[in-house]
Amino acid sequence: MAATIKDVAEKALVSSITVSRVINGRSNVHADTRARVLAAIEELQYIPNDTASNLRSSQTTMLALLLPTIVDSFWMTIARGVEDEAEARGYGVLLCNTDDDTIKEARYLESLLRRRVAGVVIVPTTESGPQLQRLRRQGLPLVQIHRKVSRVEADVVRADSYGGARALTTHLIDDGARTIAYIGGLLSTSTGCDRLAGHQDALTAAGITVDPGLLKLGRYSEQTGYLLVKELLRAPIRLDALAIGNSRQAIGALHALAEARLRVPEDVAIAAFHDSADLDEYSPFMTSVIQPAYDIGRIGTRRLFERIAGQHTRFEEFILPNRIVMGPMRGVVLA
Amino acid sequence: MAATIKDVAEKALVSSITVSRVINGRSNVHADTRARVLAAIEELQYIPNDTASNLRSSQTTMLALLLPTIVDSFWMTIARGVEDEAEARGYGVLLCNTDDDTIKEARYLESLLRRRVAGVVIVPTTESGPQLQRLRRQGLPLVQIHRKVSRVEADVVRADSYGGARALTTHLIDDGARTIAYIGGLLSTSTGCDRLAGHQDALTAAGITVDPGLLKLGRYSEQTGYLLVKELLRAPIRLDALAIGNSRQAIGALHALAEARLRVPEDVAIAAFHDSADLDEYSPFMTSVIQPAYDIGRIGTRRLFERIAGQHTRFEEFILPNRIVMGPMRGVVLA
DNA sequence: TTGAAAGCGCTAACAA
DNA sequence: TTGTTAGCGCTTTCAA
Repeated sequence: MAATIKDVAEKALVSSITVSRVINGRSNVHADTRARVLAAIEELQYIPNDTASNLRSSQTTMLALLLPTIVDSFWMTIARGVEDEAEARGYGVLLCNTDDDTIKEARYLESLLRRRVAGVVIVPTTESGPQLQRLRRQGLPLVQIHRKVSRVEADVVRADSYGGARALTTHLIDDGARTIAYIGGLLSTSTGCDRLAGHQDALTAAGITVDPGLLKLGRYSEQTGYLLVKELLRAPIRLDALAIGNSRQAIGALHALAEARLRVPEDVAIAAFHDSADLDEYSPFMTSVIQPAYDIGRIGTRRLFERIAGQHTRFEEFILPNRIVMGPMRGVVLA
Repeated sequence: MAATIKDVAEKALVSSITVSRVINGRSNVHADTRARVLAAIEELQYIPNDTASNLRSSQTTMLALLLPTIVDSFWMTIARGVEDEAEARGYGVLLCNTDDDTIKEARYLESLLRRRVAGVVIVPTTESGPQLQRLRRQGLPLVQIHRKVSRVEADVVRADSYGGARALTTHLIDDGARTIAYIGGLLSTSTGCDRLAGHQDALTAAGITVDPGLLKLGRYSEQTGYLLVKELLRAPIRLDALAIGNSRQAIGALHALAEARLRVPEDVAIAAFHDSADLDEYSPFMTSVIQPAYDIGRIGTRRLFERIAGQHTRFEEFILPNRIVMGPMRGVVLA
């Protein structure tokens, strides 16, 4: 049987609470006493039992991170930010891959509640609202990252989707494009809304009328990007450029353009959000919005710790700036 | 205050142990009683406390996964395998990013012992031996994946490094190469040893003498690959081909060749282990060994669960086959 | 099928 | 600076 705090206490001729104080290092313990306790711990190969201390103190040192997928450098860069921040504070991170499936997510959230995790960092799915409200009712600290569902009492840390999209389209306009189609996510996601708005405002600001026929929305998948561009190309329009709200859609779009023998950027210029390394090999041909993935994770987690510590009262939204990487310019820009 | 099992018991007019039996569904409970308990749970919004049940039953439903890095599709594909298997059984996965740093790894292992995780899936670092032996002494079930350190009581699940390396070099020989250099990992890692052996045996089997001057070993990094190839190119040898034991080294090697204005595969053919998506964009130019990352994670975790359940007595090593993707052939192969 | 009693290993609260 | 007492919320053990 493994040694307990009581065994250590007996060997060191002190009470268990003194051993506890030595282990947790919070209270003052006489140097001699401490030395005796440490010796006993060493001799008995004692390993404190966190499950017991968690129960007694009704708190754990575990966070949960819920992500839509894990085999993807964008999400894993976020995870790395979360992990670094948690590890620095001695917290563990439970990795939960939701597959963007509300059922799977709900199953996870239920188990996290039972596990009494200290807090949750989540990229919510579209229908997460009720589940997240339930967590809040149980008093579980929560931070939404990258995406958000409204009416949930939680801080939000995310990239500037609106600004990024606006910059992309503005760049295309500066490059001489006038007929600019937009491929993006559905309006049921917060990123989908923000990016579309950024695109439209860029057009309006440049005095270009928004043509609803040039706005194509769908799931964030390669196939969707492919199909939406196919659809666009069937219309009798001469497209100057494509603004794309997501990496996977961009890859599909590039394939559709290649099939139509349209060159990038000579025939059609492209500007896209870059949220997956899969887009890397195509990047040289386009202007990209690189989102601050690591900081989203790191800052989100830092905020979560502040919540756990009971700081702050108002829930806030932190919008982090993107980095724009210019692609090749097609036209000549007059300064 | 959150409701406890006792509150539920009172409301349902039963004892707490009956509530426990309903929750865990292991023992027989009369249908009427069950219904009353369920109603009380619903009414009180009762959420079982896993920390309490863990303490009492001295077992948790948590696994730990220790990985050398997480922003990388190879490791994350392994993680996905682990996660899928664990989730299916209601277990959580603690994600531990060791950065291949023994100190950080040791810190993690210590915390996992305290947390009383049910088992550990680990990609060990070179110096993990003593730490892992300590875990075993505490009776913690352990599975090593991808790499192994010897003299640790643990199953091992890994790809066939030897066979993969042998296939790579054999392919180069079949393609007409005779002067084949090898770039690979240090012999302090198990993969480094196995891959070098596979390369050498392929040469020997083809009647080619192993030239020690053509074997260059170093860290699994882009820079190392670059420097080792630079070194090779300084020698007055006409190189036919390069067998490379690691993706990052391969990327560095490609850069060195490009600098020397050597074309791939026309001037120098390349065959490499593919263990990172970063190599993707170069893959069309070379023959690659694709390792069964998902299955390494999945099968490793399955084996861990069998250990946790107390099955098996002997520790075994499972060697999974790779998939070889042929690159362009340089010479003409006569059947 | 159900329950009573005990206790898992630790720490909060209070006391000295 | 150190100790005593009690109890966190559950499940084991034994009994009916």
